Amino acid sequence: MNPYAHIRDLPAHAGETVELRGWLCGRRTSGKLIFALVRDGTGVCQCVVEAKTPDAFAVAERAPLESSVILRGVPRADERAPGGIEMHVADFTVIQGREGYPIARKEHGVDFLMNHRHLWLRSLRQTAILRVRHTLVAAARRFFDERGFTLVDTPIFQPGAAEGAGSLFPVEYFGERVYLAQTGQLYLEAAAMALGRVYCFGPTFRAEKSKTRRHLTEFWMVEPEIAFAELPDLMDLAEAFVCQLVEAALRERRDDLQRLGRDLAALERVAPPFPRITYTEAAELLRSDATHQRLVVELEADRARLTDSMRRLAELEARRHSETKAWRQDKLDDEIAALREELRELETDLANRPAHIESARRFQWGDDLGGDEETILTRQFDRPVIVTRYPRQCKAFYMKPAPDDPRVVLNLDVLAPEGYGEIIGGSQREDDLDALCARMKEEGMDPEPYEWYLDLRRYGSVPHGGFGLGIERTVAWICGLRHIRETIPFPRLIGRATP
RNA sequence: UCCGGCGUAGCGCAGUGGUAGCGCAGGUGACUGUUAAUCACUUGGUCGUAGGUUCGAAUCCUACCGCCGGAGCCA
Repeated sequence: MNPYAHIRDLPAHAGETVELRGWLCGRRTSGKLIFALVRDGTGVCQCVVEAKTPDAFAVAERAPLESSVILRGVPRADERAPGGIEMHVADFTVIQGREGYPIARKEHGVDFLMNHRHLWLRSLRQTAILRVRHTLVAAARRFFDERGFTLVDTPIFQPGAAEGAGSLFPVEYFGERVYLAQTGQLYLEAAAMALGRVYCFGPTFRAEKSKTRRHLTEFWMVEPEIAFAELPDLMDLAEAFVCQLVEAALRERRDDLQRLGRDLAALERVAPPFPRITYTEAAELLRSDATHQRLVVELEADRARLTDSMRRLAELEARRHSETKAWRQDKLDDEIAALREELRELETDLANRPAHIESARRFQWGDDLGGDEETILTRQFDRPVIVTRYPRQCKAFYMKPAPDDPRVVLNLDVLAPEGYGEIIGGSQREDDLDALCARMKEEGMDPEPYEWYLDLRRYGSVPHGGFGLGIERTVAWICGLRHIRETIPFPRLIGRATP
């Protein structure tokens, strides 16, 4: 018999005596009553300890926050309890705990929280994100497993660069120099020629010195690769894949998404068909007068919003100044802080916008789509958009040029809505040996380390392709997070590799 | 690498040249239904570091360090 109950299952045990194991995450006292909040990973339960059980009362009164505890008692439905059910405690035992738990219920700064990431993970918000991440990872694997894909693990130590060499982490490997993987793709192509439909799912590393809310130096990518697949097949697969991820999150993690304040209606709109445009169409859209007009109007509207917010801030500050009651001052301080934060963001955004608008209007065919262009594009649609056929000079050597227009390659990017940017990048691969060699020569690449890769075009080459989806950007989008650092348990960012 | 912002108690912040402050957390006490409980009292400071200006610097200047955001680059 298992004598312990999980908080999630308490309603089924109402009226019975059960034992809970968990951590004390909050406490309110009221004379001869203690309300202890206990979490166990499945939920949070309010536990009531009364003075008429003096032993339990004495322990509950002194137990430091975040002590590990074992409680025996009777769960009872009670509408006064958060969650509708509470434990009436008979025994309260502390396994271990001490004073000084660093994270309080009030807000903390980013740096402090990042330094305490190992403890920050315990918070309701972080556990909600971790569960969504888990659901997306599981759904991604299920998606490919159900479609006959075989999981093939690709190496982390790799001899050379698949893409830009400036972004690799070098590692000393018994006197040789190797690099941490930034994609498993080349190896996956080899596996696709063996198994037909394959995917890999692992960490990837980029040494770019990007210090933004969208970048990690270590992130997880799921990459399918399919023999005999051509660009339209890849678009269909990517569309179905993204839809299944969103559906899984909505079905299995609705509560967590709500706790995170996610606008669920925006996610419900994610359904096929996704708009599909070519790079050339995207470039025309960016340069068009209509787009320019719209952006200018939006900018003016947001400027008005800024002035408005500044007026409101001044008003609040004046009220704060003349306010005499401490608790009202406190309330006003909170409002002022929130407004200041909002203003700071809006100001940065507005400061960048004229440059964005200008760069959109002056966008030249052949330029790569940067973050700003992506944002402007995705604002025109209410669901992810698929952009295909980029100029070949923007893209990697292994992408296959379009037979009907050799200036462009048969690639696809999927851009998430609401400003979250690229979540999928992929392409049909060059399957012709001579064309591939010519392209590598053009790029000034040494073919020697790639001989094994070229073998794939020598012995039974077929049209094939695949794509990669960045898990963290997907988690950020689906959870509606401002910053990618919360999407992974222990983020690795430029300038931070601890804890 | 460049641009901007920030650095004041354990945490979050106010303080624009004249005695170092507020809230939370911690401590003591009151309270039998709290929801970030409330109330009273209370502990806690090398104002990032170094130099400079000044009768006097948290406040002004210079350099450096750290953090945040953005650009470039990228998923």
